[in-house]
Amino acid sequence: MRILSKDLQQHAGGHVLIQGWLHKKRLLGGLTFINVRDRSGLTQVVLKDKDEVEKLRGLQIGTVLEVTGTVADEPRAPGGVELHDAKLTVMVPVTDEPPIEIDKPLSHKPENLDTLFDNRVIGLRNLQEQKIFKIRSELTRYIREFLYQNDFVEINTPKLVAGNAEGGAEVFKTDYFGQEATLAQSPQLYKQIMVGVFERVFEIGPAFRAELSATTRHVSEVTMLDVEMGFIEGHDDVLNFLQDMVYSVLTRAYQEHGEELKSLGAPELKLKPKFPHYTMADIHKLYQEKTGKDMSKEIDLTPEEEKWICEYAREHGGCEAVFATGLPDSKMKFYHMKGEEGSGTARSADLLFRGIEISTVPQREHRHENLIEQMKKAGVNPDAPGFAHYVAAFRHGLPPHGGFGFGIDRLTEKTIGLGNVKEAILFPRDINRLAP
RNA sequence: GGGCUCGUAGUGAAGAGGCCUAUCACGUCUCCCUGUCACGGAGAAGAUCGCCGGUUCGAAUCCGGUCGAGCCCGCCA
Repeated sequence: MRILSKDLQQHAGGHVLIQGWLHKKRLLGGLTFINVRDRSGLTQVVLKDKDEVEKLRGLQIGTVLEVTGTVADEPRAPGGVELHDAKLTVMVPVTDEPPIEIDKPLSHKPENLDTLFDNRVIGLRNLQEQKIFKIRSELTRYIREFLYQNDFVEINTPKLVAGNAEGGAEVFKTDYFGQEATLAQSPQLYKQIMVGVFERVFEIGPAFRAELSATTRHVSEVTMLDVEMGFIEGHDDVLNFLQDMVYSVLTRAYQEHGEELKSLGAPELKLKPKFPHYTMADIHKLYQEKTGKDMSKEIDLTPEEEKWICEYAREHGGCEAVFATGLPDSKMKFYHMKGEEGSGTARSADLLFRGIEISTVPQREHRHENLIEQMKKAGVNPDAPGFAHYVAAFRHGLPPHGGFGFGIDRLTEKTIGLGNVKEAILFPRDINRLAP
């Protein structure tokens, strides 16, 4: 029976079989150390028999091995145990040299990211790269657990959708048996429809954006967490819920994976259970006071202001996550709910973390008449194929509700302290990368 | 779409008119090495300096074009 490297200690003194990839060879003459990588980590194998070492001649890192041997307690070995009197069987020989190193950290300098992604298939075997995606997996697990505990149902909605009549954001168009279809930019309409079924729903899935953006924070295929909850009393319910989720997920990540985060260069986490709220106007004003730059004519926050306000909140409030509230209604989507009459704002906020927007958190317009009016105002035809069914859900009764879209890629990037969202994606898609 | 920057062995870097027959580290190959864990030592192979053209006695180095990449801005259910 196969034993994993993490369980080796329990078999001290016993004869075991392990399987994995050749990760590293160190030949010291009469003594050879090899590291075998399996899903749980590395095992150090000691070879003294020349014939066993000779089996590896010409074989490269990545060779798939089966090793039998005796588990020995050895304080000099990493992890305290190693395999002695080992016999090797080569399961899959590899003679090609790896195109990129797998036993030393890879360069994540911006100008080297292209090489990193070109060689992704092999480079992901690098333990440092693996760590990034294990943490990402944990973050999504914590999110799921938090949502399940709060009575949410996980859903899956179509990613191939009818060509929509709304202008604005760029979508990918594709042929659907002769009809024009688009790749979904968001599960927005479907998750609202599902509030009428389960009250509380969420989805973690891809969203496709055809924007010609070339920045460290954009990709054309993103993984979004979409949450929607019914019977809210007001916009604050949604903000507080998101705040509690983020607080829980991040503090747990730092508790359970502090060592890995530190080794990846993640900054120390500074978070308060209650995130500070700043209105757009506050941020423009504070920013102008400190830097002298007037951004008050901007409809939205500039990327520079997003960075700045997070640093400001970190220094003054000890919290790296902030809500930017009072978003202007001129930027509002048709399904958002307007703020107080005459305020000029929408019931929507952005959650910023470590300098970047990771979520937009609006209350929805749930009243059928108002929704139709807002759709028409935005130039959206409520009878178009992409919208008619959506509107029907409202006609048949949706309670007050709100939710958020939340970037999993950006959360992972910022939690670890990476410099580019693509580093937090296994196989990123951008304006000029469609492979691997 | 606009602006700025960068393309040198498989990988990461140095060289900024002649000292380049291009340097270093990792990796690869050969040999030595019994406690390595970024092992160590000796040696070897591997690059028409992204591509095309120009300037010059002479170009990796300067200029133009082209292809590729990066960063910022704009855009961003």
